[in-house]
Order: sequence, then C-alpha cells, then structure tokens
Amino acid sequence: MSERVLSTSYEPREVEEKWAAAWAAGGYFHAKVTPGKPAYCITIPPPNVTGELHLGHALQHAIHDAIIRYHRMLGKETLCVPGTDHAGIATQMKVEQQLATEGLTKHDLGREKFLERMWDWKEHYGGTILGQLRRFGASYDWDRERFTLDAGYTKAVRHSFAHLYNKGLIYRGTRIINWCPGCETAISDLEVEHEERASHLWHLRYPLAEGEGSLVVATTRPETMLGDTAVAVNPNDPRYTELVGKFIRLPLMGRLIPIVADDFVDPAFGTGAVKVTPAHDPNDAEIGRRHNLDAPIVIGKNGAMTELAGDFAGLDRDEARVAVLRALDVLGLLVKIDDHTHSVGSCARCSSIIEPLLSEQWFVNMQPLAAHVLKAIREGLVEYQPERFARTSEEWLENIRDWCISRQLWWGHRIPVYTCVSCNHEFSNAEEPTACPKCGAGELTQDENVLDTWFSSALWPFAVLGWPEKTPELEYFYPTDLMITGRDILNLWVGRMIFSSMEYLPEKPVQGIPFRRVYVHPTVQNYEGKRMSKSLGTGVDPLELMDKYGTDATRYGLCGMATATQDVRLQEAHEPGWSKDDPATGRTFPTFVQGRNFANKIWNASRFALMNLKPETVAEARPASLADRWILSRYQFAAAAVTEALENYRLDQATGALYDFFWNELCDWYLEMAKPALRADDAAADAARSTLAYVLEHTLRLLHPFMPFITEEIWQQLPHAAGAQESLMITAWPVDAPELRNVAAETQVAFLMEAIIAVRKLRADQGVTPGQKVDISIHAANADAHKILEENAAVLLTMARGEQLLFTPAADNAGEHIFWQETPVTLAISREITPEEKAKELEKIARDLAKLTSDIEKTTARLNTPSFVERAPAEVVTKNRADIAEWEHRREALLARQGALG
RNA sequence: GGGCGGAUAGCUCAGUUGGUAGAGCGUCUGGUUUACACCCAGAUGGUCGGGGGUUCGAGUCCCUCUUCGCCCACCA
Repeated sequence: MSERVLSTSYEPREVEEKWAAAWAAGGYFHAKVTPGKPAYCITIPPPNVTGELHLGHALQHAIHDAIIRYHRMLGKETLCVPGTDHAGIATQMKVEQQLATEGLTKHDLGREKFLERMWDWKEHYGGTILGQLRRFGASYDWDRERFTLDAGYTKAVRHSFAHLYNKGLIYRGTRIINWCPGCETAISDLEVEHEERASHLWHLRYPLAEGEGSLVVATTRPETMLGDTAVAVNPNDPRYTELVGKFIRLPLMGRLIPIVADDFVDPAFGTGAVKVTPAHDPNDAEIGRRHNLDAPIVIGKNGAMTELAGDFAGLDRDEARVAVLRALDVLGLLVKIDDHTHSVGSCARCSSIIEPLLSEQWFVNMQPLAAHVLKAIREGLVEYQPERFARTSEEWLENIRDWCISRQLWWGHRIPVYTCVSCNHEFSNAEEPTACPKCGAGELTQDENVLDTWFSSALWPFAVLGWPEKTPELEYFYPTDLMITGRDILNLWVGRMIFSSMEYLPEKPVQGIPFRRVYVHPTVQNYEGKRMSKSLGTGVDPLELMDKYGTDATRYGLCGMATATQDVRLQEAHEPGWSKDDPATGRTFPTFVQGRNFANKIWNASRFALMNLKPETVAEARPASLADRWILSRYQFAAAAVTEALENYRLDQATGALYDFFWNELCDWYLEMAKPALRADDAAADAARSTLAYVLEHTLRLLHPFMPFITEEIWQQLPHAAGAQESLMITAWPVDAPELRNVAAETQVAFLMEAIIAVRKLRADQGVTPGQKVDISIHAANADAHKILEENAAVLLTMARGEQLLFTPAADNAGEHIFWQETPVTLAISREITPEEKAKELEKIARDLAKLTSDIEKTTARLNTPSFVERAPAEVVTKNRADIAEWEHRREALLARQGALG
C-alpha cells in the first residue's frame, strides 16, 4: 500500500494535477463524430477574452461539467465546446488603457497597427480564463476551442450579415440611439442599465417672441435646451390652446421656435409644456418628425457641447448644465427647482451616462425574426428550466424593437457592406468581394463600423460546429441539447441565438432551434446579498477556494448552491479582526468547508475499505447479512435519486442525496455494522467485502460528475469488474437494479437502528462514558422483534457499546420504548444514578409528558370531530389512531418511570 | 409604471400531489470506540414575514398588506 493511501486526510493538489494530466493525455474530453451513437452536445457561454474566472463562472462550470460528465457516463458521444468571446468594447478598452500608459492613443497607431496590438494582447492574455477552467477539471473538448473572431467564425458572421442584408432585414438609418461618450460608440438598448437617481426638475421660463407673454417648461436636462426647436403642449390643454402656433424666442440662443400641439404631452406632468430637443431625446425626435422640426446636435460624441451650442460650445455636458442654469438664472428665467427622481441610463461597460443621440447606424429589423422565436417558445420547442423564464423571453420578443448593431470600434467584425467608388452601388456579400457586382469596377470602400459583439455571439451554437459549411459536426451534434446560462443574458444572448438559428438553419431539425432546453441557474451573491463584483470588492476568487479547500470541494459546494427557486448567498465567516480592506485573509466559507469535509470523509471511508478488502475481493452485490441487503437497497435508492435530480437539473438535490447516503448511511451505519462481521473473517466477511466494494465503486460513479478528481483517484485503487474501463470518467453510469431494493431489510434495519439509538440515548442521559460497557435488557413481546435483535446482537452490542443482551419477561420502567409494528419494545440499561441525574431526568420526563399529553389531546379532539373522520382519507385517520396508541404506550412508560424515580 | 422571484431554526438553504417542519454550519454536553477530531455520540433551537379566506386539515391553494432583490419600460 502506498503512503498516500495511508494519509489520514485528503490532499487535493497532487491528485488534481495528476488526473488533469492523465485525462488530457487519454483524450477523454474529445468527442468524435460517430454516426449511430447517440450524441450529446453543449456549447458553453463564451466568457469574455478579457475575463478571469469569478465565482459566477465557477458555479456555471461546476454545473456544466457535472451535466457533461453525467451524459458521457451514460454512454453518449458527449461534446462540450469551449471558447471565448472577443468582447468588442471591453477588450478594446484594455488595449487602449495599455496604450495610454505609453502615452499613445489608437489614432496614433492607426486602425491596422492598432488591430495588431489587439491580437498581440489576445495571444498573450486571452487564455487566462480557459486555463483556469482546465484546472477546474472542466472536461470540455479543448481541441475544438473557438474564438468569436477566428477565421471560421468570421466567415459565419459575414454569411449571416449578407443573408439578412440581402433579405432586407438589415438597414441603415439615422435615428436616436444610445451613445456612450465614454466608449465613444453606439450601444444597443439591452446594454443600457437603467437606474433610478435623485435629481431635479428644473422649471424654465420661455418668453413668447411677440408681446409680454411667456410659458414655463419643466425639464430634467436643462443643457439640452440649447438644441430645442419647439415647445409642445397637449392639444386639449385649455391653458395653452391660444398659444399653439405662436413662437418663442429661445433664451440664450435667440432663435424662434414654434409652440406645437402633440398628443404625447401629458398635461398633468410638470407644467404641461415640454421643451422639444429632437436630436437628444427619443420622444422629442418623434415629435420633431411629426412637426418637421430641425434637429441640431448640441452634444457631440465625446460628451462635449458642439459648435451649435453657441456660447457653450466646448463645455462638457455636465459643465454646460451648470452654465446654462446660471445663465438662465441671471436672466430671471429659472423659475423653480423641484426634487425629482428619474431613471438614468448608463453604459453596461463603462458606466458613463448614456447620451441619446441622433446618429446614422445599422439596424436589424427584428419583428419578423422575433415572430418565429415567439412561436417556437410557445410551442415548447425550446423548454426553459425553471419554466417561468420562458416568459422573460416572450415579453422581450412581444415588444421587440430594432437592434442597433453597428459599433464605432475597431476590434470586431467589420461590417461587410461595400460601396463602389465608381458607380456608388452599395452591397453586401458573404465572400470578400473583389469588384463591384454592378459595374465591375475594382475599387470598393468598406463600411468603417464593426458589429455588435452579440451579433457574432448569436451564431455561437452552430458557428462553433462549422456553419456555414456543411460539416459532419454540424450534421451530428446539431441541434445542441442544452444551454446553461445566467438569467442576465437571456435576452441579450439566448433570445438572439434562437432567432439567428431559426433564420439561418431552417432546414435543420426542429425548425433550426439551437438547443432543446435552456437551464437558467441561480446567481451567486456575496454574504451581504450583493452581486459579486470585482470592482465593488465583493468578489470571491474561485482560485482562493480551490487552493484552500480543493477543487472537488469547491465544485461540490457550488453544485449544492444550484437550487431552483432563488439566488444564493455565499456564506462567509469572519475571524475576529477581519476587515473589508483585506477581505481574503481571516475568512472561511462554510459551504466549501462542508465540501472539504465530505471529500475527506470519502477519502477515509475508502481507506477503511481498502484496508479491509482482500486482493481477491470482487465488487459484486452478493449480500449475506441483513446489513448487506440493507445498504444495497439504500444504494439503489440513492442512485435513483441522484439520477432523477440530474435529469431535472437539481444539482443541489443530487449532491444532497449523495451526502446523506454516503455519510449518514454508508459510513455511520453500514461500515459500523460491517465491522463485527469483518473481524470474524469468515464467509460473511467475504460477502461484506464484496458488498462494500460494490457499493463504494458504484457510489464513486455517482459522485464523479460532482467531484471528479478524488473519485478517480480512489476508483483506480479499487477492484473493478472484468472488462472495466481504464478511467472512471468513461465508466458507465449505474443502471437501475430493482432486484437490490429490499423493503424488508430496510424495515428491519430501521428497527435495529432505533434500538441502537435508544440505548445510546439511555447512556447519554445517564452519563455513561463511552468506555463503559453496559448490559442491555430487552423486553420484546413480539417474536419477530425479538428475533431481529437477537440475530443482530453483535451489531447492537458493538454500536451501542453493550456487554451482553438480556431478554427479560417484563418491561423495565426505566427503559426507552421503541416500536415494532405498533408493538412496544423496551430497552434498558442498569446503573445507579446520582441525585442530580435523577432530578435532571425527572425534568426531562415532565417535559416529554407535557408534549405527549398535548399531542394526544389534540389528535383525540380531531378524531372526535365527525367531519374529520368523514372527510379525511382512511389512511390518515388510521395513522392518527395508531399515533395515539403509540403515544399512550410512551406516556404510560414515562409515568411508570416517573413513579419509580420519585 | 409593468412583470417575476424571495421572506421557514442564530446563519445559508431544502420542503415532491395540502396530512401538526428538515439538512449543513453554529451553540451546548460527553468522548484518544485502531477509516476519519476535516471525527463520533447525544442535546438545544422554528405562533414557516403580518392579516384574511378556502378546507376536516394550509409552510404548501386564493386574496391582501409589509419588505428585499431581479428583469423589462422613450413620459419631460
């Protein structure tokens, strides 16, 4: 036996490194197109290439890998495709920051050189997160790793863009879009984060062009007044009917702007008069269009006021607000300032406040595309788990708006739209064009913008399988089986993948849908219920957890957090002196401590088994004793529970069932019950060895998807059946073995356990030290009960630390009562007790009596209610009667004991 | 402004079709039982957020209120 086997605690590091290398060398993660064999395929949500593993990823991948390993063990050709997303804005920002440290901007380099820098960066730092996932034990097909900007992917993007463009579903338009002055690009509606913020509602007085009259408008953005081209009022508002059609002399700017009537205006809000800035507000843009208003852009792309802002040109928009208000105040035109809370949009990437800006961009006409998805979801072609998340997608699709897909960046897929220099013909093509298809001229210009990162991510499940080529992989693995994701990208990504696939691959099974199911996992929060975020300092580094507790423990703990109902807070315990300034020191995570302890338990139970097995021991279900039959039956139950939980994506239930079975049944009871037999070293001992080997070997299979490293390490040292695989990870998932279920054995052992617990309780109550052995007196009126206890005397004596069993004709009043099929069985130990112990016991008896009496009274009352007896099911009534009978027995015994003591 | 989810033991969470509540951690008591002190045995601890309703019976179904969180939303 090696020294490691003898180590009394599990040391993860070495084991993890060993098996990570062995698995990789064995090529077990690689899936091959194998016609005729059932396939199972998942593509991971590609993390940003800038990313580092955080706890949210860790949870997601603990789930991914558990599901993937489970299906591989089910004998399917199982593929999980890993990869990264080029993440346009985030990645470009990283490199721009790097340049800034050299005192350079991207413009100093120019587009081409800048992109070289980008690729350099990607080669250098882009592999971080996938490397971390490998250490995590993720059994993904690393030979098929993809990047959303690799050559094949680029082809897919061009193909899809040209398809939509030529179908007329992509168009160019000048509209109000969300402009991020920080990133200096347009972003989509979904990338804007709305937040209620306390601000003000400023009331500004606008004088009429003629006469003394004026009108007051209310606004949350006074700086935009420089771009006002009208004031709008509700046509039915009597306060303003006479003013409609008249003109205002716009303060600070001096130009004349009309007062128009528009239904959009709510007379009840503010003053009922709205300043209209068509270039900087979507509603105003609508009003402007209805009334043919000019749309001067007064805030530029860098967030500063433009030349059209007159005296305020050059000021930042925040400075401009202050300056405009001051100027208006000087003129006596600032009427009042109310406190006002309203929603402010900020950039999901850089948190800059979004500027609605009139700008020419590319859009996807979403309605026809969304209609297909909506139908597919409603028909259940894509199932959501939990089901309620289907609604999230449906609501988004029902109210879908066009998608702004152009970005003013350099890092990304450049929009494949070309214009002929000679004839001005604009076109898009799936292949890189060399000449104008209309006039044949060779000189073409390409659109300067790149595509929204999500436009390319939307192709992920089929692009990674080789689309638009008709690859064997696409044929064999598509559609994929499952998409595991957080709910934050349900619309941003999941919805878009579905419409893309349905549009581009309609010839594929089930109308082209990319996956049959979407499993939405919970979000991990920190101990305060805050979102985990590195910038907020609330993040927990999974590497810290893996170092501290081991990877298996981390994965086990995470799977336990995969509940169905709610988000989960990660527990964190702090030692005295812990501080937020240095959160990583002096803290522990109970969730993962449990995982570590469990791994240690598995390790030690296996050590015990290995010490007791013989070289010739065969792992087979060949029970000789009651305990053998019982544990095989319980194992069978656990296997079914784990399998069912996995099928339902309830990994918390799966890990919970495994913990209960392994610790509370296998270790606490079976191993202890088997010890006397093993010591005897006879035929029964051999049967126990086989049973133990069988149960342990099979339980390791069940544990493997959650704790791959430790299970492989132990499994390799156990005896296997003939023809076994060389690795646990490709060993078959246990099949249902109904013949191992044994209700009689379960009932009998449950009774035996009650007897043991009763004696232990007596010992504890009477202060018998564990070293002291006692005689156990048993009164069992029932012959079967007597037989069970007698036949299992060795187990009873060992586990209850007894000297001998004495079967007595009468019940001892000082004893504990258990029941065998409603017949009371009394167990007692004899020992002189001290006056203090006597007082304590009397107290306890009084408490128990009170509870029993109350239960009996309540239940009797219920049984005396005619409506209950008439309407409740017969078995409920019977059970109530049986309960009372049992309680009465206990009560009598307690009263007797009370009498004997008192 | 709409929609969704949560509120159960000190903490983090389970609780299947309604039949008087469970786990882990924590706390308390006792332990050198030769697999494991990352352990073993025993114990303590809950008017299931408030109120109302349906029912013989509600943590579970319905209504309502309070509160926390998330998603969606172009009212200045």
